[in-house]
Amino acid sequence: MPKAEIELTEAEWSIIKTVWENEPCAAPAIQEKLFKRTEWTYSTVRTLMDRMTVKGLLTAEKVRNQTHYRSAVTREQAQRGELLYALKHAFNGALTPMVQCLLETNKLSAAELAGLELLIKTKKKGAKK
Amino acid sequence: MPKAEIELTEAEWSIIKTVWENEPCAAPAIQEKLFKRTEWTYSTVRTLMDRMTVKGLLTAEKVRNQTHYRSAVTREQAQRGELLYALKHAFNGALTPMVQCLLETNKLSAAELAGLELLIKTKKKGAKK
DNA sequence: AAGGAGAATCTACATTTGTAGAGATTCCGC
DNA sequence: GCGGAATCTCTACAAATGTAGATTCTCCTT
Repeated sequence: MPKAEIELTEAEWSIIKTVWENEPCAAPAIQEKLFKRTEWTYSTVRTLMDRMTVKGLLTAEKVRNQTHYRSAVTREQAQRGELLYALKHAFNGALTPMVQCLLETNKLSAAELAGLELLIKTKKKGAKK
Repeated sequence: MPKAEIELTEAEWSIIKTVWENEPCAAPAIQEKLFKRTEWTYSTVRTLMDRMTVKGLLTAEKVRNQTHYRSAVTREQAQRGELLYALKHAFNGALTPMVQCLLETNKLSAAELAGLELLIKTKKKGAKK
């Protein structure tokens, strides 16, 4: 079965998103990419990445004098983890209110709404089969 | 404007959910209600609640020798906060993929799907007006 | 072989979160 | 008025998270 519940902190989200877009990658590169937004130093990024490796969120491989990192969880897994967390804690597992809240919160364009509608229609067909 | 971003930790979610269902309420009552699930002692619950009061998540009022707590944020506000957090970090603000993930993750009944469809239809009408 | 740039390692420290014990206080019933 | 039960207050501490400096190492280039 897939890894139970994947949970990322805010800083970890920043890191792993950058890793996903650049893997395999080294810490200095990640630091550089993130610097504009976060102003994190190399040390900070490196510490974060090593902790994430210990947690099984990244994998690290030594190559020469560098360490190459890769994600150990997919974006989909992480997204699901985050979503399930919200679903469980904020909505007591009830999906409909969650979607409702989303719809209320965001001002969606008509196009987006249509897209969502289509999504659901498709889903319905799949389930019915 | 509404309080910026409300973020609750896991323990805080437990507390505030119980408060919502019982407010106004005192710490001992909350502790008792939660004990079966969490096994938290009175001290633990009390510390949590006081910290939440400092953060503005609860309000406290002295009555006799007791402290009565009330929620300072609504369930809707907190839910929104949690959702926006997930939306921002996990989905880079893109709502459609988020809903998609929800649909994929959860095995929804046909009835639930129909309900969602209706929700969206309603929303569409409202927007169009 | 030496020097310097880039990368790594190690250690550190503040804050937040989770968890709780020990002792002080208060109020009610007798 | 006293004692006990309920409550509160204060203090503490470990783990997780955020952040980073100082020092060491390595490899490429002259």
